[in-house]
Amino acid sequence: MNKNITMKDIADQIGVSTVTVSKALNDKEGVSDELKARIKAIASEMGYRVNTVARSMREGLTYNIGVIIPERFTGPDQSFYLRVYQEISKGLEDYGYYGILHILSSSDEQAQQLPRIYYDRKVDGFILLGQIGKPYIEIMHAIEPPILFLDFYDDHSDIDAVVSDNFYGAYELTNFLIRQGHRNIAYVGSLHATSSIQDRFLGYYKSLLEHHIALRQDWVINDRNEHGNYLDIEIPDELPTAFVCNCDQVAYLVVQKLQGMGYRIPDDCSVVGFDNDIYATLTVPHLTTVEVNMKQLAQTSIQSILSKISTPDTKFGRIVVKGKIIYRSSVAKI
Amino acid sequence: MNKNITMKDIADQIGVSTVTVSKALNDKEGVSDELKARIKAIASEMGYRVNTVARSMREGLTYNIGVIIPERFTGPDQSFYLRVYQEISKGLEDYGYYGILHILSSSDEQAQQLPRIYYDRKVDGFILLGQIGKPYIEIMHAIEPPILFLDFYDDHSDIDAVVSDNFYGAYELTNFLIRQGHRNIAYVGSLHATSSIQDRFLGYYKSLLEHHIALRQDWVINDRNEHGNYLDIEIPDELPTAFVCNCDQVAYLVVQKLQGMGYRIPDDCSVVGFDNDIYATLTVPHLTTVEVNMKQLAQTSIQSILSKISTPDTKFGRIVVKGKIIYRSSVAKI
DNA sequence: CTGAAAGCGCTTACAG
DNA sequence: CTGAAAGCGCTTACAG
Repeated sequence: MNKNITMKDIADQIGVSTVTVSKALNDKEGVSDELKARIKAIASEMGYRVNTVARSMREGLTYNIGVIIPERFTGPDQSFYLRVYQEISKGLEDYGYYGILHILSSSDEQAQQLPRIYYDRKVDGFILLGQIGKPYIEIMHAIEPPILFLDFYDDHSDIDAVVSDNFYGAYELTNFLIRQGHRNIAYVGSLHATSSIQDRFLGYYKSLLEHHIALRQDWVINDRNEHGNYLDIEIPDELPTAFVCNCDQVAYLVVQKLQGMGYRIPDDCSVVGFDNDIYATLTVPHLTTVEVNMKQLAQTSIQSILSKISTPDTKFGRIVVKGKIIYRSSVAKI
Repeated sequence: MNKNITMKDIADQIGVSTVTVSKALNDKEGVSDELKARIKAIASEMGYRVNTVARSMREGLTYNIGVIIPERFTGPDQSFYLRVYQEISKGLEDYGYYGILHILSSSDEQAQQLPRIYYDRKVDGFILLGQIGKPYIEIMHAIEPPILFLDFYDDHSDIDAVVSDNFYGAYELTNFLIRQGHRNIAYVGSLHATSSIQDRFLGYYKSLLEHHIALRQDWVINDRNEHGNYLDIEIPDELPTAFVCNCDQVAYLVVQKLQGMGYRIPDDCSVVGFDNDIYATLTVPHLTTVEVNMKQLAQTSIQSILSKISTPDTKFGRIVVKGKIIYRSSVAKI
């Protein structure tokens, strides 16, 4: 079926020039409506498909966006970022763009090796999905194509970022616990691991402050080491009545741990998560959590990176996408 | 940093022609070693990056592969295909290729609407990941770029396919159950839903036949409707001693259901799954299952589609990738 | 070993 | 309203 029909073939067929065909097919001015219609009809009849490569060369744009995800966020039990990528990829199509995924291996990250899509000039811009090492940020910052951080940020550089509202999400979730009568509330998450964990912690802390509840360092519990690998979570000797976990997966682990120790959730202890991912409903009882608006995260990123491509000096700073609390049965009123 | 350095810039810098630069950078014959080294040094110094778009236009290749996944396989609790895509995408880079993901919406599938990457000539070939409707297969079959089915096949068309060894996997798993003393073994999976479910069923059936165990129709249990949506699984009145489930997620549901009815797994009833995905270890007890060799599935697909691109009439037929049984604690000896 | 010429398929700026 | 010319950056086939 229709091997390699070009504008020239259509032009020859009707006896016009390729210029006219190009104008007609792209709805540009300067072709009579009648001729335009005829060209379009013939094009479709001949099974014409644009050669976007030729267009790309002419315009100096690839119509591709590179989406970079550090390998450590793509383990068998973490599909959130892959899903975000999926949304981005789907959303980009509406703009005639495509998303090319690059999983950044830990060794490349260490060695500050830029992805092949960069050296191949395969993309017009990059979305970095997930916290990445500082040195790597620096080299990405130095390259020419525009870049955007997604789901994290770094204050020492002036790169635009799209993040979900970790701070207010955790703040409101903690407020909710307090309204349910809790005052002994722990936070689970290693504060130096990612900016998300840090911001969620600060939201939790703000809620405590507003309610004049003292922060207890022994109730701020590490969940992962500096490589991002999960630790065995240590339940404090003096049990709080509620745990604010920095993500659903960790909430799932906390619930398992507590149940293993004989506690009933939420009767003996309440647990909340963050993300509303698969772990929220795998946990029994299902978790009260914060739903990140993934579609909007994707849409906002797409619009930001595309406008940075079309208008190189565009700056957005940090764009925050709101989440919402999903109420389920992991919290008891006391 | 280095905006748009071209071969011409390098050529001008040294005072040679672009032809020589091209030959040097691509390690082609016809440049003295000395000059080649000098050109490479200058290129790297100037921060030269190839313009693959120009190369693509010249060669008529995009160096992209389209990976199409039907939307219904990408729900929040199904990440298997996304992971396969990730493997493919990673593996393609070693060949200078990239994978462009296209999620085929159910409406496009219905309307037999080909993906935009097709009309945009964005890819040199397609990998169809996951069972797709017959009419859609027909239209994909009719297009010019080579296509490959991954993880399913269709015998009425002559399209190459890479599949995991569903038949022998289920066969060996059932043999194992029988060796553990089971003779009352049910199969869970809707036989007309996908070729995988069908083949796994036939492997199970072959094992029964070999052991002279009669197939009981009431022990072949539906798990999904014709749209692929999960049904509430009906546990038969007369309980078998073991369930062979067509995938881990369904095994997880079966275990939940049985436990909800008061049965202990594996003491009262054994359950096995297939895939060794996240559900295998989320299920308590962890599932004995068949691990699909995802990396090899990806590698084989990559090699197949690339050789179909370079040698258009290459045919492979159906390539089967072996799996292996993972023994865990969901099976009891009786 | 080195380079001038042609061409991949498109689009833009300009001329008629 | 229509088209001839130029050019995007590369590579191949050919000539020297």
